[in-house]
Amino acid sequence: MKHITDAKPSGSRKTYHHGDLRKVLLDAALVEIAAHGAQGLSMASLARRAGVAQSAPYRHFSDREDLLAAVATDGFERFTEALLEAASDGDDMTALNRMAVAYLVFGERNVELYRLMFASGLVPGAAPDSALKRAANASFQPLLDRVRTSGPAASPLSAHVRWGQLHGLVMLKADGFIHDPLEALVGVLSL
Amino acid sequence: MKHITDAKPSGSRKTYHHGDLRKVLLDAALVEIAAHGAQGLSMASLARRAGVAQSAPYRHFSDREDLLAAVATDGFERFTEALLEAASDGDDMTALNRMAVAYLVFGERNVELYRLMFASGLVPGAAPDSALKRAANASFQPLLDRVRTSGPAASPLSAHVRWGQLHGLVMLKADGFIHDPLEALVGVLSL
DNA sequence: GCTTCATGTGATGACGTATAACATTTAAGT
DNA sequence: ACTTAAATGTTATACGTCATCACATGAAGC
Repeated sequence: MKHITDAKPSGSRKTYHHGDLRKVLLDAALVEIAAHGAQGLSMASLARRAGVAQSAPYRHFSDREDLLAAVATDGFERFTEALLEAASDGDDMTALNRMAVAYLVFGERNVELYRLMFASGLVPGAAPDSALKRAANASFQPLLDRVRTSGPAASPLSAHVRWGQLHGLVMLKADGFIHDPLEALVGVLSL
Repeated sequence: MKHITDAKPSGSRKTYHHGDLRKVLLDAALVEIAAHGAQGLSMASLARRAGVAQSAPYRHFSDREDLLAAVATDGFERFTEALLEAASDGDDMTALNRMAVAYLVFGERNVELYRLMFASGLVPGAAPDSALKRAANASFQPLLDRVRTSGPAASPLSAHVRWGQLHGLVMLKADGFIHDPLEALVGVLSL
């Protein structure tokens, strides 16, 4: 058994090298996560979907968690954008209310991604100076700050309580305990 | 290869039959979940811990999810008890406030179990008349009812908002986004 | 051209889920 | 009591996934 390797591109790809496998994998991961949740995502299926060998993804991500962290980081960046845009987008509501709505909408539209970001244990496990942790902090710091400076109760604790309210609604909805669209609840929020 | 089976108890057990494997498995599962979360629980490790063959647990639970559902069902029953006891346990706070505190305390003390119960997708996937679903409903119905009848805003929506607040705080704490003990936040709650 | 590095390949091992065929007790029926 | 069925163990096995290995190929710099 001479360890014969007869390497040739397994798929119908023309070039041996893929082009931009990393990006392809991340995109595929996003789709897969939206469809079946981060739990259901496997490196192997991603590789199949991209038409490469099972081991290829490990050239770009040290392990499964590393890939998920990259997806989550992207998610936090998109989330930050959505929040900041809402804050500066003037209509009749207060900036805080607009951010709250944007928060709920993002959560509702990206259920599984949101779950990965906030309820997968990825962030607390990450290194304090990792890209993930920085993106995560950048995400909710503006929200917390805005709560602190605009509310009547300016305690740092109360900011967490407001945040908890939004987070709880998104999660309850994500897990099937709330059926109504969350925007319907905005009027009842105590912000 | 004659499919010789030389069956004898693999561990140091005396009897071929185990006694009450089902209960032992559930207890072990609870410990394992508390320690490493439901994600980290494997049928195989439970079997090892109980000193039986890997396939033995499948005599008592059709699959992994079935076992987790049983654990979650137990969890909901304990949770219901805690809430109801708090509601009827008179001190100076309102019944609703006492239930809120009990809710937070249960969540804080049983982080991973709580996550399994409310954020694992087990309940929405369960059959409408399953034990799990009934236990789950029995858990939060009292809370929702109490909110509806005792608050100033009696909308059915606002009950979900209050619930969301509690749920959000427990989950944020569970996922490392809040570090303070939740009881410290009770005063700031808008119930 | 030649070397070097990044990136792709097949093979492999450790593990987990789940099922199948077989073994041993316990319980039930007569 | 004897026979048989049901419950609950056992080993063996198929398959999937994660992760790592040695090796192959192509691209980039010298």
